[in-house]
Amino acid sequence: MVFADFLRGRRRDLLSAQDLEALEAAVADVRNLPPRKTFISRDQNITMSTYLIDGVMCRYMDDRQGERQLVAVHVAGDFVDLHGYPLGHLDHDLATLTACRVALVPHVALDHLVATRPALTKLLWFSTLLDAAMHREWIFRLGRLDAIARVSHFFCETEAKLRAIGRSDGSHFILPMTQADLGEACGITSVHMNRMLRELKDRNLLAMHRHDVEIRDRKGLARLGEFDPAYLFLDDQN
Amino acid sequence: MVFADFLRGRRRDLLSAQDLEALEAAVADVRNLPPRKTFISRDQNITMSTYLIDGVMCRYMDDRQGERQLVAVHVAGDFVDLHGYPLGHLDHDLATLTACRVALVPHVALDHLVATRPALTKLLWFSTLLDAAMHREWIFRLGRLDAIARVSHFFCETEAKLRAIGRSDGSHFILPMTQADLGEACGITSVHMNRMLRELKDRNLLAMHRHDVEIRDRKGLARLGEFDPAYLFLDDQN
DNA sequence: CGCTTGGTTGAATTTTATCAACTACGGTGG
DNA sequence: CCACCGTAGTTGATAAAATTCAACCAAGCG
Repeated sequence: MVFADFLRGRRRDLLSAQDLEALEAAVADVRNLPPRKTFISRDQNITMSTYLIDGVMCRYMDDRQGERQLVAVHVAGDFVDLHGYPLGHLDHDLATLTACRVALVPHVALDHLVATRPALTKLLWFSTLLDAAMHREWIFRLGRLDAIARVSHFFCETEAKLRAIGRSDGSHFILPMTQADLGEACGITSVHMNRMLRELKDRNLLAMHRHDVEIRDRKGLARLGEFDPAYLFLDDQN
Repeated sequence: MVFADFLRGRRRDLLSAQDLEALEAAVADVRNLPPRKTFISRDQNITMSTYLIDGVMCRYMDDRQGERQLVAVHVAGDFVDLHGYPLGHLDHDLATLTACRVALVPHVALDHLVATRPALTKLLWFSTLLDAAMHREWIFRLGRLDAIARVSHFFCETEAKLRAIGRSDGSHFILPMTQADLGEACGITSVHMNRMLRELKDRNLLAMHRHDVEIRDRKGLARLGEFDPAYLFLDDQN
């Protein structure tokens, strides 16, 4: 069962048993990837899409000096580059953060699904638009929030996503990102990220040791980060 | 002919005559909207999607103090909130900048198209993912570029989009946005936007009077803004 | 043990926001 | 026709936020 976490916590009930079966049948290959490895580069032609079974991946773009800007962080259950199917190629790079297990689905198989399974098609489309909704929230975060609020917002989002797939109990989770990675996600330097993390700890909102994140005050963190999970389209989850 | 500019400059040839006809038949209503009016608010349930026939619209989110962050600017030919079809509701507001002419397409009609026209479905999906690609570029812009580069990048993007639909000749176009609007798009204050526009003029890159934009050095502007139009998925256009 | 990576700290500098005036200009009403 | 008004744009001074640079510490690994 490859797609166990697909849309988990998000309209999973709309995925009929037959559609799920068809989706499983579309998988051409399952692969294990090493950590910190770029799996797909921008502009390379792609004929398959990558579904993340387990692990953490990210998508990023480089500026002229080679500095990264993360545009998305992906966890188990994410159809990471399904958007490459209608687009034909990616406009960014895709890399692993941890060791990952991924399933590859050929675009020709997706063509078949689109031609025969409208309900599934709409759900696949939906899943790509979830990413777009998160993109918008990242724009908001970078455009309107200061550093401390950006970091708070990022952790709130990440916690909510992990909780939806059972990888967070609401106050504790593993996030395999360095402070430099976090800075690349939030548009600040790693030095400043370090100071912001300390401030969050001082304010008793959040503490991170290595890759262990402890949310000490979720309400307070959400207030500071102006976080409202509506854009994640989760089934309920307060 | 409502969809004359749809996908213009971008795989328009993949849209068959029959599919186009079916799309035209799906339009339930055509409306004229006044300028500077919020047309759809976040969280309101929507049953139709909005295609922009002519005019300029924007999508935005408010922070807690009510300050706006634009997340997209739309021009003729954009299926502005097609993503609301799979999502069910919007996570942001949609407003006009100028007076606009829009076509409304009921989601039930889209359901019918998805069930019967796979090629059209894929193109509609594609068009929503173009927006996602632009979102990513906006994330990059806000996360990695300083103010002057952000502004340059924004103008490069806008010029390229307008050129694709014949609203720019490469050096001159109309952009009905105030300096405050531009600031809300680029994540800077209107005061700072004013200074950046002056600097662009001083550097002989771009001059804007009222809503008249004159690109004086497109190459230079693109270099400064680290702009590469690949993410716009245009047919050619250097 | 020494090396590398990630994290921490302080000081100086740069960038951008904020605040407060003030100007230019296109309507509108008298 | 002109005075007035509101919006958009402009400018300078000051303050706040974040970067940069340079050093140093700590842990994990060969």
